[in-house]
This record gives sequence, structure tokens and C-alpha cells, in this order.
Amino acid sequence: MKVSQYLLATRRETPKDAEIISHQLMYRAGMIKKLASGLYSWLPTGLRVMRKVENIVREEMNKAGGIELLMPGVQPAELWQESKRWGEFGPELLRMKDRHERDFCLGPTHEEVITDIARDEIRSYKQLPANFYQIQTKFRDEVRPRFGVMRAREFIMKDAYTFHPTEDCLVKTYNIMHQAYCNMFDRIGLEYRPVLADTGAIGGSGSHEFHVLAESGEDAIAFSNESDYAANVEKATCLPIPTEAQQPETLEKVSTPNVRTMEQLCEFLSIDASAGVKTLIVHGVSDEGEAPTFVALVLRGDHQLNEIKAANHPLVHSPLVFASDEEIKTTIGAAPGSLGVVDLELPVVVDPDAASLSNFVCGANEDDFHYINVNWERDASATEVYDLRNVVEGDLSPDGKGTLEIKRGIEVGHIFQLGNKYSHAMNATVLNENGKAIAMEMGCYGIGITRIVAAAIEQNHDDWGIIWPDSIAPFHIALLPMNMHRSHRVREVCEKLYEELTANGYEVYFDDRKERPGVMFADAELIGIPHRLVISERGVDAGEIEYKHRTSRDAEQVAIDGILDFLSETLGY
RNA sequence: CGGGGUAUAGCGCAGUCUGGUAGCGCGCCUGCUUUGGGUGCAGGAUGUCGGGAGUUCAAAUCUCUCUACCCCGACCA
Repeated sequence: MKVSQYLLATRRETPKDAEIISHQLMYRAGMIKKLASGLYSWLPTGLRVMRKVENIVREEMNKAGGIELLMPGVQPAELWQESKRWGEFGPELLRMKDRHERDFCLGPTHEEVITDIARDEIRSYKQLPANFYQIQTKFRDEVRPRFGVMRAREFIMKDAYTFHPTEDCLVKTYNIMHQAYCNMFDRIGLEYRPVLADTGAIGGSGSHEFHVLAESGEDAIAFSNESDYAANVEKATCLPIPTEAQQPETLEKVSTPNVRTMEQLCEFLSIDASAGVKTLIVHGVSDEGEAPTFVALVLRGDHQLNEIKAANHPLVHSPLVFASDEEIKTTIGAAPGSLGVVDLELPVVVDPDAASLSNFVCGANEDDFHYINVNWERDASATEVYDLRNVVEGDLSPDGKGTLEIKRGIEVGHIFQLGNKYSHAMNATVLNENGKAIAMEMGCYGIGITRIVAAAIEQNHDDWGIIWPDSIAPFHIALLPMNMHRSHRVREVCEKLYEELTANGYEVYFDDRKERPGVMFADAELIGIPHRLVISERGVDAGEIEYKHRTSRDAEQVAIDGILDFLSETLGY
């Protein structure tokens, strides 16, 4: 590629609304241009990177037995009504009508369409397992798009769907896909972790997320320092903290004027937050239209409620709804801040680490009073002991090996064992060996292609710009002539080298603009081209070309005749 | 959807309080200059001041209204 005939679109200034480094650099490197909130054009340089990612994903999918197809972005409402998701999906589903007033949506995902294909085309267990995928534009009307293409409304996703006669077969394919995902991220060259994930509303038995580790990640993931246990903090569990039961002391009610928060209480009583419990009142399950019921959730004072775990408890309303101050006042007779477990007449769900305390502190259900030396059974009863809290750094790994560390991650992939939710709702059956119709077991597997591009930048950049791994770099080699407009010799060497490199399959960024060296260096570094060749009159006279890798400090001189061999060795092909 | 903010040249911004001929930097065009890290000098082009309505002799500036975008909270690849 000759830069003079290309749309480079690099910029010196960072737009004020770009908050994370990948967004800033993608904009400055001329990879993307915003059209509207959450909608981006991919300029030539950006598209080249995206295609590289796509190709790696495609190759690994094919290796894993996937068969590529392509489904429409616009989908009829009927399919979504059949799966019940026309109602369930909410405002994130962008809906529209055609000229005949028929309802359609822009597909945020394609379970319905693929299931429709499968139910028509797959009739026998002999055709299973089947593994279909596509790489295609998705649309989700995000409440708040942000971070550039990281959370865009329109984005490119690879989505795969598998169909199986049995759960065993599903698990087998699921594991193959898990490995395929690892292969993709390995090939791209990202530091990532597969982690156990919450299956959420979709249900099903197994789910993993793939996270690229980065400070700017929106998710927290926990993993053991001694085993391969890793899970989204939403889902992560740990072993209870070992405690020794103490001799029960006498229960005592103490006056704690104006104490409302855990911090105030700790200061007032000179205790550590781990010596107390906090009591949270949430809505319980209730029938439609009935007045809400309430459930008390009890955690050790220094622990944080995990709302997803809480909402998964059978007594607790899902999604989680906290009781309002008025509801608490009328139900308990005290304001939040003085709640406790003694004589509490509600179902009480207690986190294991709160359940193992003795002689602990809690509110007295009376404003400005707390109890000290509270003990379970004697003073308070737990309806159930149930994991309710977020794990924290240093907790014991649930597999008994090591302690947990917490890092931030960007979710770039998510795989699910779906079971038969869609096949059942949409009547996608096959005949088994006995001629009996059974709903197919399904798996689904997503990868955010465009998000991977941004995540790769989060992980690979420096003060000068992006540093692409070879695998997804927009160009392999930057060919930078010094003052070519004044030197026939430099021009000759460059033009010839450009032809040769291109003929050898390299993607060459040939900066043939009449620019000063500083401008050329700055642009090539900003764009993140991994390998750089500098051609100068001085070098040509000495029969040498200068080579430098994007990450190395110093350049080296290479003989002009040996440059092809040198590059094939350095780049590995 | 709730709360906060912004909208002036391609980009980044000043000007708005206190109404009076539209500005700066970068970029862009022309010429000269310079030549291994975003050169320097000179000249030049570019605006419905987000849209609409109002107040006024006069509105980027004051009032009303609409729209778009950004930031903070619940979702997701």
C-alpha cells in the first residue's frame, strides 16, 4: 500500500469523549470514525485489523468442525414471539415495521433464526451433531454505548450454534468449542482467561466467558493462584473462612446514637467490620399483584452482597429488589442502619461467613441501638445458610487449592450450554433411534470480533501508539524512505523493495508522501506496524537498510541483498 | 430511564456572565525554507455560532422550545 493513495486519517489530537486508551488510539490511528452514538465506520486501517481477527476466528471455527452460513440482520417478529423473546428481550431489541406494518427487529443474536433453519432441515439424529456459525453484524440498542467500539450498538460478532441428540453430545462439542476459543486467543496473542460464568436468565448447565485481562475491563474475575479455577466475580465462590467457635458471652443491648453505617458502628464500638453482621431486606417471591413479601439477607460486616447469587435463592425475588426505607420501617420498625437478626420475624438467609461468627454485633431493630455478643441459635435463627457474597482477594479457592486473586477483564467471548430452551419453544425436534421425536440439545458460542480489536489495543500499546501483534497487524512492514523526493537512489531502492516485498506476500505500508522523517515515524508508530524499514541515502551508499521492531529501542543495519532472508527469518515466514 | 453537562471552521477550544462587523491553535491550499523524530517564514480558503420561535434598533451572547452528543447508576460479545 502506498500511503499517498490511501486514507490514512491519523490525527494528533485526542477527542475529548474518548476515555479509554483503545478508543483514543483507534481514533487517532484513523481506524474508526463515529457516525452517531455507538455507531462507527471502520476506516481502511481498522478494517484490515478486523479482517485479520475474523480470519483467525473463521479458520479455528472450521478446524473445530463449524460450518459457515449467513443469516439476515432483519428478522420477523413471529420468530421472536415463538421463543417468547419478543416480550422478554426488552428495549435493547431494536424493532421496526415494514411498509405493510409488519413487525421486524434488527437481530441482536440469532438463536431463533438458526433454530428455524435446524427444525426444517434436520430431521434425523444421524445428522447430528451439527455446528453452524456466521460472522455478521449485530445490533443491540444499548442503554449507554461507550468506550468506542468496545460497547457499540452495532458490532460484528461470530456466533455459532450447535445441535445435539443428547446432553453428553452437547458437552463433548462444548469442550471442543472451548478449546477452539483458546486456540483463537492464543493465535491472536492475547493474555486471556476462560472463566466460569453465570448462566443468567438463559439457564442451562454450563457457561464460560473468555476475558482479555486489562485494567479498563468492565468485569472483575477471580482466579486461584494455585489451580486453574477462574470465575467471573458474579459467579465465583470460595471456601468459608475458618473460625473458631468462642464461648458465648452475655447478650447485651447497647445504645449507639446516630450510628447508621457499618463504618460508624466500627468506630463507635472500636471493632473490626468482620466482627459484625449486616442485615439487608429485599423483596421475596410473591404472586403477581400481591403485596411484596420480605426476606432478610445477612452478611459479615466487611463483605459485599452478590446480587446475582441472592436473586438465585428460591425465596428471593428475581431480579433483586431492595426494600424501600418505608417498607423497612413498617415491617421492622427501625430504619436501615439499625437492622439485625435478633428476634427478626422474616425468613433469614445467612452467608456462611456470617453464620460461623460468634459473639458478633448487629442492629437491634430499634433506632440507635445495637446488640453485642449475639450468637446464632441462642439469640437468632437462620432459615438457611447460603452463599450470598462477592469473593474478595485472599479468599480460599473453592477447589481447596490456593487463594483467590482478582483482576479486571474484558469479556470477548461467551459460550453456553443452552439445553432445549429454544428447540422446545420452537418445536425443533429430530427422530431418535427409536423413531421418537426429541427436542434437540443446543449450545451457543459468541465472540465479539470488533471488541477483540479494541481489547488487543488495551493490552498492546505504549506512549507512541498501538503495538500490534504480527497476527492482526494491519500491515506487516512499514517502509519509510528518508527524503525520497530528493534522492533518485532512495526512490529506486524503495520502489524495488516495495515490489519484492509485496510479491513475497508481505503487506507493506510504503510511506511515499513528501513528509519529514518525524511525521513518517510518528504515523507508523501510532498505527502500530510491528516491523519498520528505513531507507536513507546514507544507508543506500553503504548498501544497508535499517530495521527496527516496534518494541525495540535500537535499530539494526541489514545488507540490502540480504533483506528478504532477514525478514523471512524475523517474521517467521 | 433517572441525575449532571456540552453543542462556535475538518479536529481541539476561546468568545456567552456584561447584546454592537466571528476568533485562536492544529489540520488544509500556495510559495519559499528545512531535511533522521510531528521544521520555520509568508500568504490563503473554510462557519446557516445544533434546529425553531421570541425579546431587541441590534442576538453566538437574553428567553422559550426541540434535537443531538457526552459523563455517573441497573445490562451484555
